[in-house]
Amino acid sequence: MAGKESLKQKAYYAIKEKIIRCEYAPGAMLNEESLREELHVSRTPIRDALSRLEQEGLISILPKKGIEVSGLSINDINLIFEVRLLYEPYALLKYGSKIKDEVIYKYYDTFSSPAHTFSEEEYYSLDDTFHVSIVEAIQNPYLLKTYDWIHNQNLRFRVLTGQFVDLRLERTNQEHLKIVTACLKHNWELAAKEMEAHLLASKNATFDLVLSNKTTEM
Amino acid sequence: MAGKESLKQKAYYAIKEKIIRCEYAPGAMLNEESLREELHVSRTPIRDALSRLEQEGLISILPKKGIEVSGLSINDINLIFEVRLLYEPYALLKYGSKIKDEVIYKYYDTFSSPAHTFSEEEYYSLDDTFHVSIVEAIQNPYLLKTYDWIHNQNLRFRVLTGQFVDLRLERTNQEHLKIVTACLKHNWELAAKEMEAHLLASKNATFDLVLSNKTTEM
DNA sequence: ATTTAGTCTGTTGTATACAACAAAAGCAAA
DNA sequence: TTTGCTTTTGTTGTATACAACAGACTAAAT
Repeated sequence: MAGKESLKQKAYYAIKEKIIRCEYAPGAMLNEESLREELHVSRTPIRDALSRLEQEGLISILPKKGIEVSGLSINDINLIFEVRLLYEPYALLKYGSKIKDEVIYKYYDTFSSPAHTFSEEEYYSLDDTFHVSIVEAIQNPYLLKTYDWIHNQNLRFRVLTGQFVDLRLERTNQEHLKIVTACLKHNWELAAKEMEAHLLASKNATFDLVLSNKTTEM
Repeated sequence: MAGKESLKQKAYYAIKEKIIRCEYAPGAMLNEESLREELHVSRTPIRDALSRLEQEGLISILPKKGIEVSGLSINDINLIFEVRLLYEPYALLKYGSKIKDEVIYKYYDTFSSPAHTFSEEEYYSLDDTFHVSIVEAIQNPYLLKTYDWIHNQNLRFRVLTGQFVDLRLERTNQEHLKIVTACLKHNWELAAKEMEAHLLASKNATFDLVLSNKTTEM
């Protein structure tokens, strides 16, 4: 992390990181003063960062009251997966041919191995970059920005439900392999269809995880 | 406009309005000092507003250089209509039944009359609220926020190309009527299809307008 | 015990002074 | 004329003091 970036950027990333890691829990109240002490900067860059985070829906600034870390409800799962179900099959269908073959081959190799070849942390990271690299093929900044937000929300859910409890890893891996195989054949309609099935299964799994998890008071 | 809203909100809406009306032209450079004088407030609310506008893609803050009003290029038309083509048919297909019948009837009445019943300004306003009310049926804040941005960009194009030169009004009106008629029959697949056709025609018309307009140096 | 007026405390909103830096302008030397 | 250095100017970044306000708390009156 170069010392080049401005304090407002540092503050932004620091606070965002803590929200995503649920160090600042959903629903928690913050205030500028405590953040100022924690990050050792003045209020100005803090306020810049908070303004940006509010735009992204991670916090709500309540005048004269404080700063509320946005809650996560069951319905947010619906909202997140609605966006994913709209974007990701579309990306494959319309922009699949823009994805470089070497990238596809890389993921084919990866998902050909059993999921337990990787640590769960590694696999989540692979999962992320796989989906992101598909959506990035769209190259539409409006759509990408929205996707980035829901990506953050998805991460919060993952942390909140306990990151390492997904028993679906091998299944997920198979679904990934189906998608990539269709991509290799440049059969984008099939790829989009497999993606849709994968997302629906993933959505249901997320629901199950959240509902079975007592730590999440919503 | 109540005096209740904070200065940062007033600054945000004031600057946004001027950007959309191209009073601050695409590509123009601004600075905090001139905005401060123009709005008669200090830099703090100005900076809050600018931070928000940067998030929405209307400006770029260039450190130590100034504030650049985002340009509008031909490609932005593609980006805007890509989002509209993705969202609006989807809204009808999946959430058409959530639109209240009385709203549909209202638009049926409106679009049954010839477009020249209204002033062009009035018709643009009707057009806007028609499309917005369809997308709002989705009730997904992530998608709605994205739609709001591209809506602003669309308005800038309209202003830039000369607001009152659309010769397609009667055609547009007929396309609107086709969409609403399908809605009345609760035939959402047809409505989505008509919407797609309408958006494609509208996109082409926008292209023609921009390309034929000498005032837009891009 | 209950209400009510008033004070106090904590919070964000706002204004402004100063710092840091980049780019332009000026100027001298080759 | 060109080149390279120095100075100046203009801009946003940062820190901080003060204002405004909402809500909690206290204490007195009924």
